[in-house]
Amino acid sequence: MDSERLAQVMQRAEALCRERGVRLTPQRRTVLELVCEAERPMSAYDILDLMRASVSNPAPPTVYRALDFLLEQGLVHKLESIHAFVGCSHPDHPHSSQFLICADCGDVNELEDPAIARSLRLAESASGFAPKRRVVELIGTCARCTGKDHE
Amino acid sequence: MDSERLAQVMQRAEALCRERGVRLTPQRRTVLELVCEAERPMSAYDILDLMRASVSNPAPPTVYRALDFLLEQGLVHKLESIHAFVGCSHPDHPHSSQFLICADCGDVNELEDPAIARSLRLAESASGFAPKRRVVELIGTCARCTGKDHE
DNA sequence: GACGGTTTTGTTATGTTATAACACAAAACG
DNA sequence: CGTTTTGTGTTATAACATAACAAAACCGTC
Ligand SMILES: [Zn+2]
Ligand SMILES: [Zn+2]
Ligand SMILES: [Zn+2]
Ligand SMILES: [Zn+2]
Repeated sequence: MDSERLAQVMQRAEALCRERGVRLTPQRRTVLELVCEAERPMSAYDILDLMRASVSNPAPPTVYRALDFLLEQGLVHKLESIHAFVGCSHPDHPHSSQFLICADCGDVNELEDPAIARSLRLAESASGFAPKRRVVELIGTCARCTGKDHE
Repeated sequence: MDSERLAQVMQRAEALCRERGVRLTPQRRTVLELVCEAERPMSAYDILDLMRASVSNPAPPTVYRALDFLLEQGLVHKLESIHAFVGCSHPDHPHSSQFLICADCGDVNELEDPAIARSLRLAESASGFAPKRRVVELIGTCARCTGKDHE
């Protein structure tokens, strides 16, 4: 994410938190920035390492607490299959999205596919299941990396 | 899973492995039995604990190696969102299924929903994404537990 | 049935991810 | 202000997973 886009995201996050009456503290802000600046999904300990630049001797709970907050607010997502975190591409509205995770280059694409959402909702209601959270992660090779194979 | 059903599953697993020319060794067999006997998803360390009954002083690699084999053969599935393993409900054919995981009672239901599969495939091909593995886990409250709420 | 390659297992150690618990500080609110 | 709530610092530990290498078991061939 370039610095311009990052600024937008941070501004949007500030606004959202203000609206919701929750506090985007400096630490939470830092973690959100680090996650969004990163080109790739970041593990909690990756983030922890980066925090050493701005925080003295941070410990795991520091970063996990910030991540918990950001997850609750829908500002970041956790990729369960790779134990890593990414900034949300469109935090404005609540959503459960889908992730295309390239096992080759590590790139992640967040989708909000209505057809997938619909089919999931149908299956849930057919089972009488009340979802709280949806994890949809497709792991494979992205278009760019598939192209590279042919070179 | 009752003992009759377990026997069926084990027999089916034996047959599948024979067909494929891979070895369902005693350890792998034990792990598969333990996973299938369990009412709930089992963590690797849960399995490890149970193995102490039949194996002397088993170590983590023992159980992880067996699980890796069983995952490759499609005899068990890993639930990424809860770091646990379940026996496959229908190992006969290769498939990527969906899981309804009750956060309340821990029960897991494995679906093979064609509409979900279709919508995922569509999204993948629209993105030029070549999937290797699909993780679809819906976490919430099952029908039974929802019913209990009303009592 | 001895040989040699391959696969599986045993064992020790370590790496990685995540949380518990409790003391302290800062902010919110009357 | 004083009180309550919320956030942070710190230490320790729990939970999940793999690396590395030696020993054993298996499998095809001679
Ligand atoms: Zn999002
Ligand atoms: Zn790629
Ligand atoms: Zn299955
Ligand atoms: Zn339930």
